[in-house]
Amino acid sequence: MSKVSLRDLAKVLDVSISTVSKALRNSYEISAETRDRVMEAAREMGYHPNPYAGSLRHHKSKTIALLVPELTNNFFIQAISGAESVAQERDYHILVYNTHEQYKKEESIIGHLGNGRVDGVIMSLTSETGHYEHLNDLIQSGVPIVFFDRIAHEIETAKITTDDFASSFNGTEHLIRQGCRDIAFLSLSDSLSIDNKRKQGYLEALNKYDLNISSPRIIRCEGDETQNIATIIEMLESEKRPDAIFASVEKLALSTYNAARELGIEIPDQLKVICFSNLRTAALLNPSLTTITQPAFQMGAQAATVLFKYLEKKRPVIQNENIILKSELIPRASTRRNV
Amino acid sequence: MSKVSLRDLAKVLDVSISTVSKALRNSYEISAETRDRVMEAAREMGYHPNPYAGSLRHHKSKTIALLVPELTNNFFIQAISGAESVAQERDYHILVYNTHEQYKKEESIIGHLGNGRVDGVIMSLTSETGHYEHLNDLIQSGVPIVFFDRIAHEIETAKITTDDFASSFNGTEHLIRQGCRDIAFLSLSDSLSIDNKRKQGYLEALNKYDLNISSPRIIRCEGDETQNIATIIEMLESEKRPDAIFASVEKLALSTYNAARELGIEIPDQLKVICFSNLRTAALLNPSLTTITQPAFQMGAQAATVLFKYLEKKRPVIQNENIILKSELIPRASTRRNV
DNA sequence: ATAAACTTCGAAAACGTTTGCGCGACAATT
DNA sequence: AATTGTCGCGCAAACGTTTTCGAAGTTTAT
Repeated sequence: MSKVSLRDLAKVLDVSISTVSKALRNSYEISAETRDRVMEAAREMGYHPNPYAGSLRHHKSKTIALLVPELTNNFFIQAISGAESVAQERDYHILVYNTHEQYKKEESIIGHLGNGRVDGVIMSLTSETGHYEHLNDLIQSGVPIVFFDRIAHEIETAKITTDDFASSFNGTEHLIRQGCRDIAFLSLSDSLSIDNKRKQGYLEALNKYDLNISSPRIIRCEGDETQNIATIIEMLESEKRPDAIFASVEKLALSTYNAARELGIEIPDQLKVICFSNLRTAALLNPSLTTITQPAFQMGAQAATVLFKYLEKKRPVIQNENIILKSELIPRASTRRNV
Repeated sequence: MSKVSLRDLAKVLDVSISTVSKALRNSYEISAETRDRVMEAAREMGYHPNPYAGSLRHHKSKTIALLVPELTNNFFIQAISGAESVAQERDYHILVYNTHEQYKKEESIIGHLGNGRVDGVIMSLTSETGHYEHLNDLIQSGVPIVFFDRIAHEIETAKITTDDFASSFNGTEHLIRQGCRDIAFLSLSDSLSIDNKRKQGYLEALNKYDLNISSPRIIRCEGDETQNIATIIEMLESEKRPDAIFASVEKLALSTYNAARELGIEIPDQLKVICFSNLRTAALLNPSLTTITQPAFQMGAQAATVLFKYLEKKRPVIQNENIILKSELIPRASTRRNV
C-alpha cells in the first residue's frame, strides 16, 4: 500500500537499516545472498526511496527549474520540450515556471529556488528585467543558471542564443530584395538583448542599402494584443504607410495580420511581412508567412546538456560561454515580390 | 554567501535553533523582541528555508506533477498554463512531464512520483494507456490524481472534461447542414475516452440524418505526421472521396490541410474540414479553419483548483466527480457552404 | 598455532527542519 | 511566604536517507 521505508524493509527482513540501504545500492559490503533477499523484498513491497531524504543528505535534488516569460508561445514550448527530453534521459525532474513577462514574478520565483530546491536553472529573461541582483544572488548561493534566447550579457555563464543580428540583417535584406523601401520594425522591449540585436541587424541592412536610415521606423509594442493591434493599425493608417513590417516576435506578426485584415490591406501586395517565429502553421496561413525560425528544441536541449555537464562536477561554476545556433529564413508568400 | 541554515542564524544570534525556527513562524512562544531580531537577521543573511527538510518532516512537498501526452500542442499548453496560474497563486510548484503518448513512459514517471515527491498529480492519459494499475497504485500510496480531457472512467476521482459527445454531434451536424453527405472521421486512438465520445457524437449525427451509417468512415491516424498525411492522402485519392473531414484532434486537421494542398484539393469547395482545436491561428489559416475549441486554460485551472481543495485536507481522497465544461463551435471558411 | 586479512554487517551521525515538552525566572494570587 | 501561573526559551526527537567506522566472524598466511 503506502509509504514503505527502509525501516519497514529492515524490520521485515530482520536486518539493519544500513544493510538494506547498502544492499539496494549494490554495495560491495553486502553478500550476494542478502542483497538478493533485500532487492526481492523491496520490489515486492513496492519500495521507492523518499527523494527528499536523499536530497537532504546529498544537497542534490535531481531537479532543475525552467523559467520562461510566457507559456503560450511556440518558441518557448519547443525549448521546454527540448530541455525536458534530455532531462528525462538523465532522470532529472523539471519545475516549470511562467514569469508572465513580469520582473516581480521572476524575482519572486528565483527567490524560491535557493537553498537546494533545484540543482540548476535554465531561463529566458522577462522583457522587464533590467538588473540582475536576484540572479547573481542565486548563482552565489551555488545554483548555476544557463540562459537561452533572452540572456543577460552581464552574467558570466553559458548562454544559448541564435545568430539574431545576422538573421535580422538577412531578413531585412530579403524584404529589400523583394522590393521594399520603407520597412517598419516591431520591437518588444528595449531592455531585451535579442530585441536589440535584431534591431541592429535591421538598421545595418537599411544602412547598407541607404534606406531612410535617418529616421528608421521602430515601433514599440509592449502592450497586450489589443493594444498592439491598435498601435499597428495607427501606423498603417498614417500618412506614409510602410511597405513592409519586420516583426521581432511571432505574436506581433499575427497582430499585423489581424490589423491588415481589419483595414483591408492586402499582404503581400500592399504590405510584406516577415518575423521571427516557430509557428507550426506558418505555411498554412493566409498568406503563408515568411519566417525566421529558431531551432528552439535544440536550444532547450543544448541548454540542458550544458547545465548537466556542469552539475556533474562537485562545485558547478559555469564558464562564460556563448553558444550560437543558426536560425533559418524560410521565404513564403507574405514577402512575395509584386509583379 | 551561500546556504544559510537555521543553525547559522542561531549561532549568530546566540539563541537556540528552535527559537529561530519558532520566531520565523511567528510562534506565540517567542517574545516580540527576539522575533524581530531573528526576522531582521534572517532577511539580512538571506535565509531561505530548505524545502526538503520541511517536506521530510511534514510529508508535504507543496509540489504537484503535471503529465501530458505531448507538449507541442496548444491544448495541453493552455491547460498547463491554467494549472500553473493557480499553482503560483498558492505557492505550489509544478513538475512537468511529457509522456510522449507512450504508456511505458507514463508508467515509469508515475513510478517516480510515489513516496512524497509530489502531493498530487494532474494528468491526461497517453493514447496507449489501456489499464490503470500504475495509477491505482499511486492513489493507494496516498497521492491523489485529477484527470483532465483524457480521463480514466474506471478510477474514482475528479475528472475535468468537455462536452465531447455534444460538441462532436454539433460539429457533424454543422457539416451536414453545410451540405456534406459523406463525412470521414479521423480518429487518434480507440482506447481514448474522448476519442470514443467524439466518435459516438459523430455517429449519432450521421444516424439522425440517415447518412451511410452502415459503413461510417472512421480512419485511425496513430502514426507520426508523415504517416498520417499518407493515410489521409490515400483516402482522398480513393475512388469515392469524402466531402468532409472531421478531425478529432488539431494535428490531424493540419495534416489534412497539407494532404489537400499536396493533391490540389480545394478547401472548402471540394472538401470541408472541421476539428477540435485550440490553434491561435485558426482564423488566419488558408482557408480559416472551423474549430471546436475547448476551454483548455480553464480546464487546467479547474483541475488544479479541485486538486488543491483536497490537498488541504488531512487525508486527501478525491470524491468521484465529473466536471464538464462547454466547448465552442466557431464556424469559419473551411466549412463554408458551396454556392 | 597464531597473526593477519578479509567478509559481512550494525551503530550512529548527519542533512535542516518542526514541535512537544520541560525548565527556569519572574509576576500574580492566596 | 508559599503557591500558582505565565512567559520565553532550549532540549531532543523525528522525518528517511547515506555513509563512516568499528565489531564480529571467517578465511588465509606464516
